[in-house]
Amino acid sequence: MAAVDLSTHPGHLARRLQQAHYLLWNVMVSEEITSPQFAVLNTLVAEPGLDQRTVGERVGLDRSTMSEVISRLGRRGLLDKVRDPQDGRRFLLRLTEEGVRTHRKLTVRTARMNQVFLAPLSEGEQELFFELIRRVADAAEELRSPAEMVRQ
Amino acid sequence: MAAVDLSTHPGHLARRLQQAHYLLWNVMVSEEITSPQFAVLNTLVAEPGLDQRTVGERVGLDRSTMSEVISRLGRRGLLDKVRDPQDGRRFLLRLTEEGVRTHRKLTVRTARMNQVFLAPLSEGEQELFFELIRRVADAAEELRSPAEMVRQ
DNA sequence: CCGAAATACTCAGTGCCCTGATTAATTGGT
DNA sequence: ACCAATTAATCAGGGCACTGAGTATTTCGG
Repeated sequence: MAAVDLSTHPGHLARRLQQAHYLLWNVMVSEEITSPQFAVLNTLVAEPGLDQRTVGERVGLDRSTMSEVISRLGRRGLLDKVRDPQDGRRFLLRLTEEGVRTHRKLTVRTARMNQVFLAPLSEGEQELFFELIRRVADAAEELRSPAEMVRQ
Repeated sequence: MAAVDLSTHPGHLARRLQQAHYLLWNVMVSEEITSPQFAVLNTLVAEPGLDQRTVGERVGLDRSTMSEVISRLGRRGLLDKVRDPQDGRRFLLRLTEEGVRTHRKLTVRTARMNQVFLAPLSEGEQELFFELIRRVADAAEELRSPAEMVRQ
């Protein structure tokens, strides 16, 4: 008695959604490159030479996880990591040709996968789906970093 | 060039949503008990004496993860694990008094947390949020276990 | 100019999550 | 009554995610 209905718990739903996505990704996109790894490649295609911290900020990976992900992508020859001559604390990241090729190949497959994944929703519902999740996630991230008040 | 917009990728959104949830959970609910652990406790409050595999099915945890989660909850004295006298392969799970108390305490806090988490959405939008995620996740799980045809 | 504070990254430790292999117990066909 | 297939759980191994501590480098106040 007194058990709750988990299907109205956003955390539980988020976890199930991610699991479902993980499985489909493995089947339809890649068993080598994971979705977070793809996010990193994608960021570096748009902005080559970014440092590790900034990439992590863009894709939503913390410093530690970023460090691991980068080292895996580097080991596979998909990106190069060079110490910033301007600031010796930073490492600058840049995709290799192989990295760019891999990104291109996966872009096509992820598009196909997203279609299958979202097929149960109409187009209008898909827009809504994105918007609602984005609003909840953004607001929660806001709670975390208390506004970072504009100085001045 | 040719980079895609991750904010229309459901996998990326799902990951961000879960991360946001994880952080808020730690602040507002518990640093000891995680959300998947709570899901297990919740299932066993409703159905004491369930075996490990079935609990995993109910909450969406695979056999391996289940094994780990159960061992952690057992170590903390929140549940007991007894070999099924009817079928020696199974372990039957049952909350201890401490486990029931913990579940009760967390139920209150998760309710509060869910309110804060979902605050950016109106009530109608919250319903929609649940429904859309549920439909996508259910459909993807369907893809995985090909229908398990009713054996007539 | 020098030492304290801030910043970028790494490492150790914990937990979730999956697959494939292994072990123990049960079931089912002959 | 037996042996093969199935089933429940564990283990090994890889990856994501967080915190707190440690290292190296830069910045900034006096």
